[in-house]
Amino acid sequence: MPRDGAVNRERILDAAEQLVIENGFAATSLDQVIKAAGTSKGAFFHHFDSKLALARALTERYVEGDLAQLQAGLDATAAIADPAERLVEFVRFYEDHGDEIMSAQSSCLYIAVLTEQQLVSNGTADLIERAVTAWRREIAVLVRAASESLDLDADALADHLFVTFEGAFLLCRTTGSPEHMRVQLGVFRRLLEAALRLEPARG
Amino acid sequence: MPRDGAVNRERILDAAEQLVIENGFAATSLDQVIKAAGTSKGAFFHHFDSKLALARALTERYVEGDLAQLQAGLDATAAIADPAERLVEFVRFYEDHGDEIMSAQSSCLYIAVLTEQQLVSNGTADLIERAVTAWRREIAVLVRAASESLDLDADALADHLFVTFEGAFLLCRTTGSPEHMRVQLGVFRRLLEAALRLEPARG
DNA sequence: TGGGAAACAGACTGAACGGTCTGTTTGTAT
DNA sequence: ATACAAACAGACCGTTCAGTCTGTTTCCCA
Repeated sequence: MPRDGAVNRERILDAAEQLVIENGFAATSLDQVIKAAGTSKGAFFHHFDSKLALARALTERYVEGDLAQLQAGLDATAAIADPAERLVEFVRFYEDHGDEIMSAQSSCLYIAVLTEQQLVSNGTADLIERAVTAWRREIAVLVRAASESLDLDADALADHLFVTFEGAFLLCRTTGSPEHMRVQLGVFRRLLEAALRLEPARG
Repeated sequence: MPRDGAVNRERILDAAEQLVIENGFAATSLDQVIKAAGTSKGAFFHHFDSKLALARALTERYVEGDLAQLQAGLDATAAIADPAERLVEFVRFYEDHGDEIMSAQSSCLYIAVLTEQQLVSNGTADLIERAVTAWRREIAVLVRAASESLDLDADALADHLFVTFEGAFLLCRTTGSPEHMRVQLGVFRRLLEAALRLEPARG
């Protein structure tokens, strides 16, 4: 086997991810990606069949990181015995990381992908759906444990974290202020606390 | 004065809005827009200086409609005396319209615009910011009237409606199911009700 | 009724795009 | 040492893009 191509492949993905999140997929040319990655057209098409294949690979890798974030939140709160408290602290985990999330990326790759129908119908959106489903499944478990009589569908409430994430990303882009991520996650957490505290005969 | 060009201009905007919301701005070519609008290149560049100018005009018109929606919600709840109840019913107004919002458009133009840095830095995002600010200002008034001692920043809570709207649009695109809009607005409304009911010494 | 400007039509242009092709380098197994 | 395939470089190609240019139609007003 010749030199390790995986290194260059990752460099291409790194450059592409940043450019796509910043400018969108269609607005990012392969020449831009190649230049930013410091490589060549030959190298690019050795690793990816087409530009659409790049989008797929990009999203696959991003989903992996996203699911790792989900696991990180679950792990960080695994020791909390009270289910309602764990759910709140789970949300607070991301609230506490809100500022560093926004300093690491100015937006979310999902938004760039979902914006373009060619990517949605291409199957790239299916990868995102699997990530959303994983978040929903795990959080719904926490919700059901926290309250059996909540006046809210557990799945819908679970989805609201994704909704808050993505909505906050867009709000940050709109105003140019990254603090909305932390603030909006905080809004969700406090609303959640109020709903849980209303539960009959708790504590 | 010759024939009324405003009609054709609107047709171009209609076609462009649909295509841009569906496919993104950079992924939409002028030839597509022209064909969908049933007009010509000459007509297009008679009405718009450039493709970026189209984005600006598109966003301007969309913001107008957005602000009309804001006003519709305010008007529909203007007669409700109790401030907390009015705030809740204000959110429910959009919840009730969730399904028709999603049948009229598969996503939001704001998302397509905010995805591309060329549009954000171009000043088009400023138009969106003005819309967001208007929503925030009006809703914050309702929030402050509804509760003077809420454990939440009124502006941040007001922003959460925009966050829920945009996040729900993306969730709908991810799963292909339009009902998330109504459902997520419902989640926000119920969480809001819980937070308001917790307020000390209310009814 | 004819002059003029707004409103349009569509062929055309140069640049940029995604993708291909030919050739070279690199590491490894024999 | 050599054979060989993976890894890469970059010139090249056909197409599509945003934008231009020339000419025609429409309608009001004098």
